[in-house]
Amino acid sequence: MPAQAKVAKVEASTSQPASPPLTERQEARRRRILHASAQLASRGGFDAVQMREVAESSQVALGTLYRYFPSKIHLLVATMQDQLEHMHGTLRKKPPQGETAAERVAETLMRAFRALQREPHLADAMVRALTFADRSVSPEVDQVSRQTTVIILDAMGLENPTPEQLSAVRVIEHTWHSALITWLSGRASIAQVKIDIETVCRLIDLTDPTATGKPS
Amino acid sequence: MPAQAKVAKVEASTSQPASPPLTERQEARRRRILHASAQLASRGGFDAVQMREVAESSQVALGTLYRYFPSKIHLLVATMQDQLEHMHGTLRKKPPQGETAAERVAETLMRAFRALQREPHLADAMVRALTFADRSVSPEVDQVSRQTTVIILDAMGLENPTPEQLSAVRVIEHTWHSALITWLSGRASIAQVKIDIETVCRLIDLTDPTATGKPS
DNA sequence: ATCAAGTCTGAAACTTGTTCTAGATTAGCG
DNA sequence: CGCTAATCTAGAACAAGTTTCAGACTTGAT
Repeated sequence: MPAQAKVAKVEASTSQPASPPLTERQEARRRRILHASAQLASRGGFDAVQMREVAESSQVALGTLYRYFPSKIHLLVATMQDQLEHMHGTLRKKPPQGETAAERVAETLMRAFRALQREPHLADAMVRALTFADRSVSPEVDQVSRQTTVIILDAMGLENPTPEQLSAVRVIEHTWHSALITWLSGRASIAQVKIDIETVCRLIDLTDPTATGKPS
Repeated sequence: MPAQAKVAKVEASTSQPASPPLTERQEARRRRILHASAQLASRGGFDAVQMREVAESSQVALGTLYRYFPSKIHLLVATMQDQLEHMHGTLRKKPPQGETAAERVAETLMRAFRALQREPHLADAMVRALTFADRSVSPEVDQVSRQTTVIILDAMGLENPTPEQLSAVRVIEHTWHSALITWLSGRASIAQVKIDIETVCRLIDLTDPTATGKPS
């Protein structure tokens, strides 16, 4: 186990309030916890992430784990934030090829989807936590949502989205989450998820102010 | 998860396999349970639906409760089925007024949304259960999904939807569920939910084979 | 180096979903 | 009616998330 965290100071690359700055050892603990969480999740999904096991795996007392992440849901949402950052970096490297914004967004989401397919259990744990989260986790869930929005807007290649476009993006995110859930719970095939994503992405063209009603 | 009793599954008015027919007392027990579930949920949402309390409220032993509904999630999803049937009946009575299919669907969903607003805690419990459900609840969740589809197709006034239209309907359902969640967890306003629903409903016009690209 | 405040640890306790058991009731049938 | 299998009941027991607590360890400032 690589238990080495060098950790520059500073908080995550994305804007975060960051309450009290963490010491180096604390940052290391935090990383160990997130790593253990992702690892256990990869093995057996949501249920396999047991707080006692996470604590043991990351060599931290149970109470400490709860000091860092006030609930299992918080922990998994944080794990998702972590993975999303990763993915955003990866996606940035090879921008999508599509002609239209709709195609590029669909391509990006399908790429993300394929990444999730490689670790379906991990995906299960993260997505279930995300949708199960109650108000007490709103800030964290919102952060995930913002990050997703950024990824989609990136794929669209937009600087100044109109309110209409933002609504379309929200709808795309809704579809993305919900389609993921139906796939994870075995109620929809991969092909169906693909179709749904492509379908919803058509909304983008519909709200594109530069194109004047392009018939399909 | 092991163990499955050969329990009863009831036949809702809508098509269902329905294992063994229930006796009258059993049917009554089942109703008491669902009633208690909805009542507790209305009070305090998902967390307030505690299996021991449901059992007590419905005058049934805990073991019996589990024989009827193999988990809390099953119970809440069944509660949702129940409420949905109710709502479908109500909606049928006053069909939506809109000119276009998109308008009628949006109107119908907003009407449903307002009904949920009247019992936000109940909505919370049902929707959280629905999205948290794992594979073991797939049949039941699927049933809810089918029922929702029927409601939407009803509003569209369609007999023979094309595959494209079915996909649009699925996307609308995705948006509906997910928007509901963001509202329930306080991350989106009612106004925003309305906008998102109206936005996604535009997909319907986009897939309407009888209209040839009506610009808004 | 020292002290106060804040953190971390290990362990036990508490909560609520779920399972199990032994005995009472009920339903269907001859 | 009387029997047998299925169902129901009360209650204990178990599992995993969460809380709590006393004591050991770190940290930051003096």
